[in-house]
Amino acid sequence: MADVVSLKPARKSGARSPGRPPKTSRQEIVACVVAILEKNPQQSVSITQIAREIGIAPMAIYNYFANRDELLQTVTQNLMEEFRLELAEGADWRAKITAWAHATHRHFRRYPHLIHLLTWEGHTSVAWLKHSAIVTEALADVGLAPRELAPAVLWVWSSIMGAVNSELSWASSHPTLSDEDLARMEEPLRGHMRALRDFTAGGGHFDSAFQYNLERTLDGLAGVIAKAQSKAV
Amino acid sequence: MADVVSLKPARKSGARSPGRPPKTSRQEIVACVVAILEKNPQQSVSITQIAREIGIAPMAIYNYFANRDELLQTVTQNLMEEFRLELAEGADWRAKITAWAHATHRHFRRYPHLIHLLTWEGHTSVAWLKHSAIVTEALADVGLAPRELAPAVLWVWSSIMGAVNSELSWASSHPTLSDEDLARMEEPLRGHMRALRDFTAGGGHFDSAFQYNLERTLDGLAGVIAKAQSKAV
DNA sequence: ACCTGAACACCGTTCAAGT
DNA sequence: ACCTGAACACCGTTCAAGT
Repeated sequence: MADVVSLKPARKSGARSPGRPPKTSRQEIVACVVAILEKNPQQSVSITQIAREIGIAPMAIYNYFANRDELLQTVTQNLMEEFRLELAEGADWRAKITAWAHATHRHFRRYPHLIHLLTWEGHTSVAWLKHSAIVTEALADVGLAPRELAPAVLWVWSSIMGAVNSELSWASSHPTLSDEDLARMEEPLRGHMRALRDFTAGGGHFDSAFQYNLERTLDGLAGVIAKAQSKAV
Repeated sequence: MADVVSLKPARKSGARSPGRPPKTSRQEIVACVVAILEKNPQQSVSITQIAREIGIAPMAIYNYFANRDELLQTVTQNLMEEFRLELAEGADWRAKITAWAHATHRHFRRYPHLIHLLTWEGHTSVAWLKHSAIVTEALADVGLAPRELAPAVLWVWSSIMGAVNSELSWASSHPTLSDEDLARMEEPLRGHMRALRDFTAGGGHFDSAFQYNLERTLDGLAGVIAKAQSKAV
């Protein structure tokens, strides 16, 4: 479990702890939310649910967080702290972006709810930017000028996040295309869609699809880099 | 307004309309949801809210839809019916995919909530597959074998949807990176992130970023196609 | 200093009663 | 055939009272 970030200022030392003793803490609450998210990744978390789990009144949580939004923000940051990136010394841009992509993939697979928090509830965290800065670094080092750098970085981000996103949403609602659906389609379309369905039904499909997406992303980058370097010379 | 799909079977003609006269209809309810989505795209729609708008009791809606999920499913299909794709005669694969990508972009920009419904609530509609089949068609015509076709199609979908998705989530929560956030970063990172922020703050940024993403996607496809064709010869 | 219960304004949904 | 109100089990949040 990672440390809990952005704690309330600690109690002034020397003070004689007046008043009622606490039954919980920011740490416990955040840990409880993480546990709930790991147990059922598809649902969202309610204050009531957390309180029930800890064994306190829902209102007690408001002593530690201003509201549900601040709590989720803290959880988001906390989960991002667990993001780990192993990088060999002297890795080139391909190795850096590959390592980042796989780490991202692993991380969001582990906490599917996190992409929801990041993408939909506006909690784009500074922690995420920090961990994803490796992409910027890799492309800056290889010679992309500032004006070329920004769109390239944004493209890599949206491309890899798009791959993660489509995997997760596909995984959470997979039996999407029924035989009846197929039967209602006309022929050139039906054959293609059946092939698509069979392909995605295969075991290990997600890994190979992610790998494919990553390779196309790297291909695209190689083109951009080659063009930039030939211009610079 | 598009026709409303999947209506209840019409009342048997000749029957003398016994019982209480209806105050609303599937069409009106769906139209009301669409109107609410167009007014405030970021929030989700409640049964209570719809009923208030139409001027009926919330429970009346349950005469027309089994539950909230079925209502949203119908709305999703309905919005997809409005998807329009203009395609010149004899367009090549680039033109087809470009037209599809721009139509997709336009459509989700108009109904930002739709991507949420499609991606997150598991309502991947047959209508979406039908409209997106143009990608499959374009790549099949250009000579990709079935085994190469499926991953390529999925890649194009996730790549373009990723671009749309990141635009929408960025747009809905833009002042993400404050000066204080920047101040807390260390130097190589801070410079890059400031450049990124300034880039995304520029007017017309979204359009040029989308265009950039589309071009990289086409570049990647060109590589795949060239490889497949050289293998076939 | 922290916890609690009552209260408010919301949800989706079931059921029985009305027209 | 369709609508309604009461009721249930949920939400997040404010406020005043307790320890």
